[in-house]
Amino acid sequence: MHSLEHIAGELRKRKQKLTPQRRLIIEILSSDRSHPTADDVYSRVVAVMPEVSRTTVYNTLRELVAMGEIREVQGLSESGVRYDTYGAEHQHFFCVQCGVLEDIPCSSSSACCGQEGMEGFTVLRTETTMYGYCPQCGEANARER
Amino acid sequence: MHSLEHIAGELRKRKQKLTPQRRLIIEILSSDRSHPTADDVYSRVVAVMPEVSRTTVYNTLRELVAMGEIREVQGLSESGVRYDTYGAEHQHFFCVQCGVLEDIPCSSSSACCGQEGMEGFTVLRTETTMYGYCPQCGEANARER
DNA sequence: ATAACTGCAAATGATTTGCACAAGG
DNA sequence: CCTTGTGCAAATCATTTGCAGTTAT
Repeated sequence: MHSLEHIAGELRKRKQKLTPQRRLIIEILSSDRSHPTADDVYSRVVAVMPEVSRTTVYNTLRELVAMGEIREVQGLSESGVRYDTYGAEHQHFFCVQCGVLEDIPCSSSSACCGQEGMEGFTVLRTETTMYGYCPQCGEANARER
Repeated sequence: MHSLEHIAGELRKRKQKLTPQRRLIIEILSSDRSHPTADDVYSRVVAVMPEVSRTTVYNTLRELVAMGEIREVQGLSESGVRYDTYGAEHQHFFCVQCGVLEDIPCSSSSACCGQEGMEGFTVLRTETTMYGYCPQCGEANARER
């Protein structure tokens, strides 16, 4: 996602306000690459501004998605949607053991972006998620045996 | 997914029963490549056996997922998880206009399965979904302009 | 000033669960 | 028989919504 200043400008263009709540949520998100759930964000927000409501967190997340600043990642957590704050095009690696979700830059993997054989279809974007064991869990499993 | 006979055998192994409800749900699913939601399946079931409950449909879908006969596809429908009945390894194409979800055999596209640059990770499987316009919607859009 | 925002409480909606009765093997 | 399955109603839980009071611009 972009810097707070950039997002502040975007909000202004849209006649939306930069409230203290929104500023805090944006600040928290921009230093969070862990793909938090709405409730994870809420917890971090409340630790600083205890009176903020879940509604405001949900509202702000929804707006940031609409602005294209963050993306939803579905189907990886029992406890709701996770949010992706990484700007560049990338894929995901999800560890089925510890639940960590890693951003994999396209250049790091060949699983990206090809679309031969798709005649007739207009492909706007491709999302790829790889499932398996992250290095830490893989090593831990090897040690156990 | 496998044939009714095969699944019946698997159920037997697991000491599970082949009830009329399950038989009907399996029959409906095996001829459905539309990636229906639980409620879509329920509607089709009720049209034949009006007394079947949603609970039974949900239970059976969950069991079939556990058996590896069908797969959940998340994040494509506002109205819940969709179910994938296609056995072979494949990718998905989702039409952002009409909501159709097409199975794309791996051999039809190069967006599949590569995993160079993933040293340290153990990749068990890769899921790729392409988003865009299906041929029908693409043509309809072209005609409008 | 005033349109946008916040926070509360209630609503929503997909899915799950508890439980008494039914039925497949 | 007796274990597993069914169907109902109630519970769950993430997310949304209605609304009255608040605030950024």
